[in-house]
Amino acid sequence: MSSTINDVAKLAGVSRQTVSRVINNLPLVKPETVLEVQKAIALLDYHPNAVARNLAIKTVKTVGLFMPFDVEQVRQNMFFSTISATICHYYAKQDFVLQLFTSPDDRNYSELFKKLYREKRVGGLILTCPSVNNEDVMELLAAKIPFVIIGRPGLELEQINYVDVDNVKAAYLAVQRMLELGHRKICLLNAPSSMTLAVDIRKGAEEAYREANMPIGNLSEMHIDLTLKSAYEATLHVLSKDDRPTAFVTADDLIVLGIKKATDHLNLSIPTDLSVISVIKNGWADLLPMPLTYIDASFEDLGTRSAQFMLKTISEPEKKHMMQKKLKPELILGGTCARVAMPV
Amino acid sequence: MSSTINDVAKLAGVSRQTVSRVINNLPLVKPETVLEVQKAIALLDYHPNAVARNLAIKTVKTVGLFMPFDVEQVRQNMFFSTISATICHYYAKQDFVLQLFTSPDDRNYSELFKKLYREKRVGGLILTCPSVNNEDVMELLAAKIPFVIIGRPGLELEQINYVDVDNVKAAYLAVQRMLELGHRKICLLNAPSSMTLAVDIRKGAEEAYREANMPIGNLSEMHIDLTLKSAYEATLHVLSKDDRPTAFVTADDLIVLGIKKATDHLNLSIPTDLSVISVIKNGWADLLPMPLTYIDASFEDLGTRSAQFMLKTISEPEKKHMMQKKLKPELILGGTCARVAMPV
DNA sequence: TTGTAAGCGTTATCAG
DNA sequence: CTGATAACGCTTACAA
Repeated sequence: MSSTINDVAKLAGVSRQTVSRVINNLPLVKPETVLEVQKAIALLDYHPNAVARNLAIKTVKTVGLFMPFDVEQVRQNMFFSTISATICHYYAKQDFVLQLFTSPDDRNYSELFKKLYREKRVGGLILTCPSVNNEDVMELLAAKIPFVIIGRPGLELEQINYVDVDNVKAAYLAVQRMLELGHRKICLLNAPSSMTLAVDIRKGAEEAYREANMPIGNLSEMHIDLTLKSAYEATLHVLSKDDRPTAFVTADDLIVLGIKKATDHLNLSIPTDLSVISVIKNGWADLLPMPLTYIDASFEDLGTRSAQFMLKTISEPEKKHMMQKKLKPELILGGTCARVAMPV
Repeated sequence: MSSTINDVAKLAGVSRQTVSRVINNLPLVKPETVLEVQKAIALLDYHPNAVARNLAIKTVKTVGLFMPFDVEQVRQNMFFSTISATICHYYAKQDFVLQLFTSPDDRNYSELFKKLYREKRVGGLILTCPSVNNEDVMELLAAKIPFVIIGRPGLELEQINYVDVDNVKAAYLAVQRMLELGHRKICLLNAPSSMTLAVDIRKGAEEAYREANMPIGNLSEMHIDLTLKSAYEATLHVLSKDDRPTAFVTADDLIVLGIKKATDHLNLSIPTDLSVISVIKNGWADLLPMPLTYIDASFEDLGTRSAQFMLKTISEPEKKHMMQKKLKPELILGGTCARVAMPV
């Protein structure tokens, strides 16, 4: 058996309360006593039992990260890796810890979350969209479970905490750039319509058209799965039409790979025949032969901020913590965009 | 505050021991009493406190998954996602839980592991190669910390538990196939030499040459980072030589993408001018225009088996659990291999 | 500055 | 079958 606080106390010739004070760096302990205790701790190779501590302080320094995970949805994986690794790194310095959860077979998420929280397995949750729907969120709120969403929640309530990239702005920047370059017929290869991301991208694109006083009828849109295959097929379909668009704005850089595959097949070239900007860059773009023009936002920030928020929320439950943050994205010029050949 | 076992006991009019029996499905409880207790549990929305339980049973049903993580090493990410998601899925059905750890800044892994275990934050560890070196492993063994390695450990000791793909066999299959197709000059685009994977691939390749009675001098090898860039550069370098190989055997399918990029650049085509087989398929191959010929092994199995092993080890600490498993890989024919144009 | 006593919410032991 | 009573290892009053 490993040694306990009692063993240390006995060896150091003090009470266990004094040992507790020392390991928690509380003041009011005579320096000599501290040394004595530390010596005993080192001698016994004592490590405070986190389980017992959690029971005593009635706090669980564990954050659950929930991500809907489907091996086929490769884009998610990139996001998944980045977010989880970032949170891990952040918590490594604190004594918090990350627990991973992916979609169970049944979809009753809020029940699962409530169970985890009630059983004191997690002190709070970081949820990624679209792992939760509005009812789940309402249930979590009702159950007073601390949580934060990465992404924009479907509901606009001030009690709902989240961090997201300002995707409206991102799409606005992308489309604005295309319009500046003389493109008029722009096609949005957008995320599945169930995602708030898709709604935001549409909104930003429309804003850009409106601001430029362009007829919004020229803006076309397709909702596709975030997979190479559906991007490829969608591109072939769109480009086979008579009045094909001269520019694509995509929800993800994996889609750009699909577009590239399609243009290669059709003997078209980027950016000469077709301009492309991606609203999100997940890492796929490195596989392109040319640098991608895209809208940059820090996913690391998403992870760090959510991790920090949960840490504060759990550590200081008496305070009301709030966060409704939209990170500002930025246009990064690459080589997949060009002035339109013949402006309409 | 949420309700405790005492509240349930009081409401059901029994002792808390009886409640404990009911929630743990122990026999020797009168059916009527069970019903009474269950009613109380439902009424109070009672959830047993896992922290208190762990303290009482002195067992931590938490497994730490440690992966060295570097955003640049993209290959790892694919592996990372697959393994962690698989383990999560497996544990979701049990009441075990996965805690994620990625490389901290300092490299003193065994210290970290010992701390986590002593502090009862984890009941055991799943380690992925090459997150640990031989000294770390010896320290874990000495400290009697339950752990299992995904990958082949550098040391051959029967106390060290692991699951791995039989990469010797995998490389053997790949090279054997190339030899059958008439290739003689084969180049191994191998993993970094620090990885046991690299050693195994080399070994399997040599076995295939030996068995075919081919001069091993025709087998060349390069150790490269598992990144697109280094694969691209290595390929350009290898193909610029006078007696260029007619076939590549790679440690990963991301490397194949690098080869493809290089052959595109050199106006060579796969498989006409160059045959390629990958010893590992992580998911990148979907981005190729043709199906990849590769050696298949189930990463899901790696995750499930290690998860299961740790579960048993933690749940039944009295027994000695052992696992030294090498999964058998299999050749999957795709379109990146052809009979050599002019056999030497 | 230090020690004592009383929890935290379970499970284990042993008697009934 | 059921119920006291004592752990489990730590923290938090409160007392000295």
